[in-house]
Amino acid sequence: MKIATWNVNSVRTRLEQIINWLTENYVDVLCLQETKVIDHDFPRIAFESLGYYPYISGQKSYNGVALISRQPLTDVNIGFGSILPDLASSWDEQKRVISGIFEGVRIVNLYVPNGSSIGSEKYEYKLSWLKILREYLQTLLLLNPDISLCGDFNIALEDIDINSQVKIANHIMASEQERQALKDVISLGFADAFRKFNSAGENYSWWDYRTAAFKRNLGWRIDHHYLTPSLYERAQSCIIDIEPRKLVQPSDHTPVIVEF
Amino acid sequence: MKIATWNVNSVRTRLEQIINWLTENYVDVLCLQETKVIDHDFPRIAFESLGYYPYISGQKSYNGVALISRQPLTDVNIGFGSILPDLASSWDEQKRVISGIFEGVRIVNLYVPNGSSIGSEKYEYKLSWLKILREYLQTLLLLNPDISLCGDFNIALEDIDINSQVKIANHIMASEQERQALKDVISLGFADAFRKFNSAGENYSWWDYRTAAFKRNLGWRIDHHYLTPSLYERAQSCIIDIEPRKLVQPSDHTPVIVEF
DNA sequence: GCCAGACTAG
DNA sequence: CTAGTCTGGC
Repeated sequence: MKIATWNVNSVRTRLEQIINWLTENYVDVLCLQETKVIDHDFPRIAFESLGYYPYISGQKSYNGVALISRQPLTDVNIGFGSILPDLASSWDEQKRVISGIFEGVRIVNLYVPNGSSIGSEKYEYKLSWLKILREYLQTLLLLNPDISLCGDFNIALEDIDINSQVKIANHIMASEQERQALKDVISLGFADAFRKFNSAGENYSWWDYRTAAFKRNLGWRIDHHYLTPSLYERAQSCIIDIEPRKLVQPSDHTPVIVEF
Repeated sequence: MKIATWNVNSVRTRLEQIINWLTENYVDVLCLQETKVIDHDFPRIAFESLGYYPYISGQKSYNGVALISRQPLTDVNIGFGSILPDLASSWDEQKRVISGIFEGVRIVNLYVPNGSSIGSEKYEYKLSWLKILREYLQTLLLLNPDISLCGDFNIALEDIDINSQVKIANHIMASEQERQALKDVISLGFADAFRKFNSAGENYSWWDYRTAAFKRNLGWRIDHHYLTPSLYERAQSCIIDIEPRKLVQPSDHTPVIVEF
């Protein structure tokens, strides 16, 4: 099974690139983040014409996630609330979570809040959001031990995941609190698929649009696949495809593909 | 002497097209309207690199005029107030007037208010503005009999200057009051350079972005060169260059060039 | 209806 | 730097 995660920074602006990529790169499920469009305006037909089944959760302007699947998914749920019914509904105002089962494996697709700057209101929201995420996954694990968790985490877990130009100390996406919050999540039983195959630095999935960061390879590895034990065992590869980042008018992120 | 007038609808958005046009079309002075940029952010160097001297009067978002000259201009003045010192300074809040002397000829570059719709507050402003303009030119004529007056007048003087699809009766840019106000201005001693050489209809300088107006040649001739008698006598040509309107992401106006 | 700039977010 | 929306002009 092949699963890709890609923050596309607007599914409508990037549609042609996404469709081209899908025709050249067979995957079972493509997990999109930052679709930036309400469900009514999501370009479903473009994906359906290719034989994919889209499952979407979007909003105006910001956030938005989608699962584009080769086969119909079962048990699709949107947001935290469907799994954590006692949760305040405000946690699902931002469309950041979608999930479904493909051939017995629960695919979870996330767009973790960016957090803006350390100590800000958005930073506190990010930390709280990650706590809810832990509860959400804990509950899902009770129902299914095989979870493939992916998305834009907006966190680089280790210093090696960040280009050396960055003053890491107290940088958003690299703070101790953020890393600990993410470690608390993966400690439920997940492992980073990319690091099964590659222990080297200078492997990034996101490059800031500013200051020609891509050309200078000043990136961050913040888009991840986390797998539960048996999936991790089965995993055959996890690669970052930097080609889409080279196109004109690219997303600032590039796809990461896991196969197990 | 060759003078061009061009409402560029943002000098920054159109910069490449303007520079290309200038390299392919030698003019002594290029008169720009709707530069839509404060003086600090005006792209002077692009013009200076081509050997031109820019004289500018701009504001944030709206209006803005500029003279781009092959030679340094003398006696440059901006707004009505420099010539009509008793005038309320509020008349120069909108940046619509710039003028300077090139080889003894005073070049006046205008962006006449559009007027929105007949009877509106903006319509009254347009009519009042044209009255001030008359005073302004009357004063300038005392100092120099040779004036080349051009710009976006937002008025079609005759029915022949308007495509036949338009219901002219009481249309903004074609009302009797607007036409009379402009006639009161040119009666100071100006004549329409374009009509010295061309009495035909279907010659337009502006086509609405909407409804594929350019493709169907549903335009208006609202960008003019008006010349005082001796310049009018000397005038050798006045042509509308529709080529820039054919480009991708064009201005809705196209240059009009007079030579005398 | 089509376009431009300001603003906000990343 | 690059999205989206909003506003305003024509």
